[in-house]
Amino acid sequence: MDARADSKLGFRPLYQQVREEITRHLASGRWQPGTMLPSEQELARELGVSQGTVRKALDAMTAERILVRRQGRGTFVAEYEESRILFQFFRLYPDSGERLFPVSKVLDVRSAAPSEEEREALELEPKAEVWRISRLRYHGSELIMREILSLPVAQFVDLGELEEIPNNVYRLYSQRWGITITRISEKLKAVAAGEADLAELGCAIGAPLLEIRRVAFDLNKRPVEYRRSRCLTDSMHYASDLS
Amino acid sequence: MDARADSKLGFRPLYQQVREEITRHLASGRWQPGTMLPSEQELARELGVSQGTVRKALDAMTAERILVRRQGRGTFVAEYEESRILFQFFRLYPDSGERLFPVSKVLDVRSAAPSEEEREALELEPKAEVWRISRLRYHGSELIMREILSLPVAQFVDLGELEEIPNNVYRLYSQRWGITITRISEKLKAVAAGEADLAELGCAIGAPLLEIRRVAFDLNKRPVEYRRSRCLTDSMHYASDLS
DNA sequence: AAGTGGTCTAGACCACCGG
DNA sequence: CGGTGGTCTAGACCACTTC
Repeated sequence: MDARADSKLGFRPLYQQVREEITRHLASGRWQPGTMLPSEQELARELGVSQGTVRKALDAMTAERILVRRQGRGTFVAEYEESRILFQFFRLYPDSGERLFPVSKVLDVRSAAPSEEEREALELEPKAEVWRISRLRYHGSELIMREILSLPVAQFVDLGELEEIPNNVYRLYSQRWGITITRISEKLKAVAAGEADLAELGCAIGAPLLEIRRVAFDLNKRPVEYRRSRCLTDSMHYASDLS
Repeated sequence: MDARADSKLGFRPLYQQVREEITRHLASGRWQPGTMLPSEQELARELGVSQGTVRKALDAMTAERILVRRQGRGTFVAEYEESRILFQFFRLYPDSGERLFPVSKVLDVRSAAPSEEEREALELEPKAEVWRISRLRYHGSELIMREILSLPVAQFVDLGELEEIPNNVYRLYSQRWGITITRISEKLKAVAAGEADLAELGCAIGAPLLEIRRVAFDLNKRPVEYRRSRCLTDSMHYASDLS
């Protein structure tokens, strides 16, 4: 690994290059979620840099929750266990405090030509298609939201042939297509319930709902999932911590 | 600075202790927002640790935006410029994209006995009092929200005697009372507009509003501001990025 | 040129985990 | 016990800013 490509222009730190090299291995599937990486010493030898440089790269990826480090055991590729999804990606909490991973009930799965909104969010080619998964979600027995997930057909091949869409879709993306979600961007609005909300959520027309539009990005920072959710927030809230 | 207080129990890394020492200097007012800290070498000498250890502490505080580092110039105590507030603490964006620091119009300032909600959020003593600041906020000429700020009288002495409450209150907290806001926790719900919303926002009764309940924390992680906002989100949205 | 933070190295030792 | 990550050190050199 070159220490310096050029002295002034386009200078990129070594640990960044190490980071990219590791990311390539992750994206190629050489290191699957749950597996242990080689030790710092070993990686340093392999890449021809010092252990401290490898450490800096690993620390950065740990901060972004792509890796998990456990003292005395090793460095692992992060998995999509329920608890991680719950704490990292799911921001809806019951007011009472106790948390559950919400259960899903799939209503419909089909492919279609994308709307303008979907095309823009997913940065799709003109003639690309999308899958649309429509589902309801429950917190225990209480219905809390309805949502529609949009996924590019090109990346999620044969999704329509699945017998069942599991509750934890990010684990599915990872296991079946090798797609790793690392970042999420959400936009929230308060909206009035319409006909469709009445039909699926059973709330009154005009009732206030929290609408969440989510775009999820993979390891290469490309958008791979677009999701529109409408939530009943009588006994739930969306938590956001800024620091 | 002791390298090791005890070998097994209550072990705390040196860089954590350095961090706490620096935080104490910030809280004491020795280093005001905007001032430059001593160089890494100098701090290392002062504290009797290596430069690398000081660096690790400074890096952590930079990640939390308490400090700002500028290569070739020095390390500075972060200030509350409009731009920082806008990007770090204010998550309401116009759908169109361009951003402005919202203008405020104060309606009322008075002290009162806290409600149960305020007492809990601010962790107040039984007989403590709070200031309540009621204001409207505009994005350009467009009214976007109404909010009530609650502040402990004990910490914000003589707030009632101010001639004017400025737009950027976090800078005021810092300059007048030496209170530094470092973290914010928000809870969001969709609610239906009531009588008060009709009167102040001019929206119809029952119209959907985004309600934000914010608690702001100081350097010592103590809650110092509680804020309830109700926002019109027809042409605005709340942005949340998770990674 | 002098001073700052940023990167990189090499090596020592500590805390933690598992067999 | 051996292996892993976590901390700490000392020193070299690079990049950026200011004078």
